[in-house]
Amino acid sequence: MQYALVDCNNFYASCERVFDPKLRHVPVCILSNNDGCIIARSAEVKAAGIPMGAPVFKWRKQLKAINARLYSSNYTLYGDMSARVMNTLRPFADNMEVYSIDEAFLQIRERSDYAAYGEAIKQTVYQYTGMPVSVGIASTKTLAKLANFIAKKYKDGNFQITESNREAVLKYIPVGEVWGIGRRTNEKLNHWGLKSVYDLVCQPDNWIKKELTVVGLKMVHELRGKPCFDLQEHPDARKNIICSRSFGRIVTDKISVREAIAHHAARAAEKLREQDSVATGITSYIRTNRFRQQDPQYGQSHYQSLEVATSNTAALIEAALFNLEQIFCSGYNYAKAGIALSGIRPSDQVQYNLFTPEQELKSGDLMKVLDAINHQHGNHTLQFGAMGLKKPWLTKSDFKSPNYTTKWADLPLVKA
DNA sequence: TCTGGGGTCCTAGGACCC
DNA sequence: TCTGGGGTCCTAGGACCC
Repeated sequence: MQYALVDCNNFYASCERVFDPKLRHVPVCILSNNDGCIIARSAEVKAAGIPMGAPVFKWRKQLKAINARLYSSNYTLYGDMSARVMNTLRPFADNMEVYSIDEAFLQIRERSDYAAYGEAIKQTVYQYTGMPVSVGIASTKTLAKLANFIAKKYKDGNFQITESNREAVLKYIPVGEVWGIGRRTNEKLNHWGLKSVYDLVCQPDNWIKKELTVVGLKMVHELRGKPCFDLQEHPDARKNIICSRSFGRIVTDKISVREAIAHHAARAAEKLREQDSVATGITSYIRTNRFRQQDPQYGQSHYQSLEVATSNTAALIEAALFNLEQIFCSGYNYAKAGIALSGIRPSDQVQYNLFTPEQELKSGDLMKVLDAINHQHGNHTLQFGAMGLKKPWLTKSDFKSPNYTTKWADLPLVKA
C-alpha cells in the first residue's frame, strides 16, 4: 500500500487565477480576515521575499514595487473549488482522506508506474478544475508529505520516495521540513546537532520518546517506513468549536460587543448542528488590540457549563451574553470578541433532567426550520434580534472577488 | 491608521473518589 | 512521630498544523 499526498499549489491564489486569467503571471496575495495579513501568496510574491503572515501595512512598499494584486479571502469560492478538486481526485484512490481545504491523502495499491500515475493526477485536476497540484508518493503519510515537499521544490510537482532513494532523500532534507516538527522542535534538534531528517531517524527510540513524546516517536517510525498514522476517511466530529473575529474598527460600546458575541454564538450553534452535536460548555472572550501598546490593555474570558447540553441558538446566545456580562468593562478599545464551545457530544446523548423546560425539549424542530430557511435563502435571512442589524463592527473585506461558482449574478462571462 | 482564524494532541498538576 | 495506592476528570499551557 502506498500513500499519495496531493496538495494544491498556492491554493487561494490559484483559485483567484482560475476565474481571472489576467492574474495568471502577476503577483497575487490573499489577505486574512479584516484584510490585515497576507495568508497566501503566488510564486512571484514568495520570490520577492514577502513572508507568510506579513502585515500588509508593513510591506506596502514592497508589494507596490512588484505590483502585487491584493484580494480579501473569499472562502465561499475556495470551499467550492476545494470540493471540485476533491471530487476529481476520488477516482484515483482506493480510499481518500480530505486532510485540509487544499490537501488530500490518497491510499493506493502497489503499482509499477507511479510517475505516470502522479502525472495523470496533475493533468486531470488541472484539466477539470484549472488547479495546479503537486503529488508526493511514499509508503507512509509522513513520507508522502515529505515527498510532496520535494515534488514542489525540486521535481516539477511529482515525486516518490522509495526504499532505494529514501536514505539519500532523508540525508538531504533539513529536519525542520518534516510534518510535525515546528519551529520550536526544529531549534531544539538543531541545537543538539541534528540537522537532517536522517540525523533524527538514527536516534534511539527511547531518546526520541523522551524528547518528542509518543507523537514524535510515531512520526520517526513513519519516516523509517513503518506506517503509524491511518487514513482518516471520515473525520471525527469536532471536539471544540470556536467562532471569533477581529472587529473591522475599534469598538468601545457594549451594545456592539454584545451583538458580535451573539453573532458568533449563533454561528457556532449552526456548526454544532451541522455535525449533529450538542455542547455542555461555552466560553466568551474579548480583548483589546495587543499591538497598540499605547492603549490600556484588557483581555478576559469567562466559562460557563450548561445544565443541559444543547445546540439551541437562543440558549447559547443567552449563555454567551451572560458570560460577557461577567467580563465586560467599559473604557477600553476592543479589537476582538469570540466564543468557544466545549464538552461537545452527539445530540442523541443529551441527559435531560426533571427541570428541563418544555421549549428546550422541542427546540430541535425550531432549529431545523431556522437552518433550512437560512440555507435556502441565504445566511441571516432569519436571525436573532440580539445579533443586531447594522453590524458596524463587522470584519473588513474590501477586496473580495466575486462568488464565481456559487452565485448566479457572479457567474463569469466569456467573450467568444 | 493598518497585525487572522480554527483546529488537534500531549503533559503536568489539582481536585476528587474509593 | 507517623501520613497509601490507584484511578478519573478537568484545566492550562505548549507545540503543531493548515
